[in-house]
Amino acid sequence: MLISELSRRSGVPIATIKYYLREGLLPPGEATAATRAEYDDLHLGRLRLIRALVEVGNLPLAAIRRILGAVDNEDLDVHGLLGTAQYALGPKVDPPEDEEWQETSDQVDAFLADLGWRVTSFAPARKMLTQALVTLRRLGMPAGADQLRPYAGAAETLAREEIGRIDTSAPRSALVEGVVVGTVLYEPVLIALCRLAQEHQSALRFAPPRS
Amino acid sequence: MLISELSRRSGVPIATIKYYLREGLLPPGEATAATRAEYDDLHLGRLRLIRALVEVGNLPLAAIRRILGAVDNEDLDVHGLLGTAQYALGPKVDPPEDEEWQETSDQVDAFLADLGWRVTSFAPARKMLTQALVTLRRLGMPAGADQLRPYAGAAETLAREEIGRIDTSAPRSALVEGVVVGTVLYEPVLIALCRLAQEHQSALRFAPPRS
DNA sequence: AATATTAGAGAGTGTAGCTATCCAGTCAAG
DNA sequence: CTTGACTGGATAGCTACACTCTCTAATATT
Repeated sequence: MLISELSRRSGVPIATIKYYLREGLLPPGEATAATRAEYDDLHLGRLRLIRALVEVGNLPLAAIRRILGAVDNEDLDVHGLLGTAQYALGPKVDPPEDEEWQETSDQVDAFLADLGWRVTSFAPARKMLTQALVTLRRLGMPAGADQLRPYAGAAETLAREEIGRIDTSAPRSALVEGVVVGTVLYEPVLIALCRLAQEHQSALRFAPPRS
Repeated sequence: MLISELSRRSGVPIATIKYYLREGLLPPGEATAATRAEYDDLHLGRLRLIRALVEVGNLPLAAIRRILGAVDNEDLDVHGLLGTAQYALGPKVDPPEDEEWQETSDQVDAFLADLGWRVTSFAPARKMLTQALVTLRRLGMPAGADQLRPYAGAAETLAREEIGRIDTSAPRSALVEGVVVGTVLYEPVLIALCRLAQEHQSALRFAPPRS
C-alpha cells in the first residue's frame, strides 16, 4: 500500500503521516524505489493507535514516542510496559520541593502504605496526587485521608477489573497494545462517566424535578 | 497591596499577572494614580484559583475565563454553575457525524437512560464518552455496556459523595468556588489514584513478590 | 535629586502539532 | 514515448497558546 492509500484508509492527511514518519512515530515503509515505499497493515494499526492516543488520550507526541518504544521493546514484560505507559502519561511539572510539598508528600506515602499498595517510589502518579492535594489545601479545601478513601476504593475496584481483563495468553503484540490502550483510553471513559454522574446527582439535589 | 506584593504573595511573576489582567482573568485593581493600583485579598484568591486551574486542571485560559464568568454571575445557581464548569472542561473536538459515531452515540444514550441518569442532551461528557468508545472499538477493544457498568457504578458513588459534600449554607462566593474546585481538582486525584491502584494490581499479578 | 517601581500596551519568545511547497524520481494511460 | 498524476524526502511556514520582555510616562522612596 502506498502512502495515499494509508492516508485514505486511516483518515490521516498525507502531510501528517509524513510528519509522523519524520518524528519516528511510524516506522518507514519498505522502499521499492527512490520515490516509492510500501506500507502494510502494521503501519495502519500503528497509525490508528497514534491517533487514538492523540485524540482521546491527549498525549503529546513525545509521550507517544516513548510508549511506542516500550511496545516495541521485546524485553519488557507487561508490568514494565504499564510502568512505562504511566511514566509517559505523568505530569510534566516538577514542583518546588518546599516544606508544604514535602509534608503532603509524606502524607501520600503514609496513605498508600496504609492501603498496602505496592507502588514504586518514583511513580509519577505520586507527584500528581501530591500536587493536587497541595493545591486543594492552598485553596482551603479539605483534602485528607478521609476525603481520599472513597476515591481509593473506587480506584482499586476498577484497577482489579482492568488488570483482570488482560489476557496473558494472547500474542505479545496484541497483549501490549491492549495494556496501553486500556491504560490510556479508559481514563477518559471514567472521567466522562464521573461528569455525567455528577450532573445527574446535581440535578437530583438542586434542579427542579422534571415536569 | 501593589502588584509586586501580589506577585510575591502568590508566587506568580508580575509579567504574568499583567497578562492575566489584560486577558480579563483578573479584575483590575483600584487605580489610585496614573501608575498605581491597589489589589486586595480577593485578587489574591482569584489568582490562586487561576493557578490551580492552570497547573492542576490543565485548563486553557479561555476555559478558565468562562468558568470565572460563571462564578461571578450571581444569577447562576449551583446546578447551572456546575454545568458551565463542565462545559468549559469538555473536549474541544467535534467529531465527524458518520454512521459509526451515530451508532455509538445512540448506545451511549441508551446506556444513560438505562442507568436512569438525568443529563442534558448537549452535555460535553456525552461526546467525550462516545469518542472514547468509538476509538476503543476501532482498535478492536471490547467497549460495550458490560465494560462500562463498573465505571458507571464507581462514578455514581463518587458523584453522590461530592455533591453531598457541598454545603449549601455557605456564602455564595465560597460555595461556587468549592463547586468549581471540587469539579476540576478532584479529577486529577481520582486519575492519580487509579494509576497507583493499577500499578499495585499489576504488581500483584505480574511482578515477582517482594523478597 | 537620584533611584526604583508602577500601569499599561505592544512586540517578541518558545513549544507543539501540524500544513504547504518544492524537487527529482516514478508510474500508468494513451 | 510523452504527459500528467503521484511519490518520498526535505524545508519552511502556520496557528494557537501561555507567557515574557521592552518601552514609556508617571509616581514613590530615600
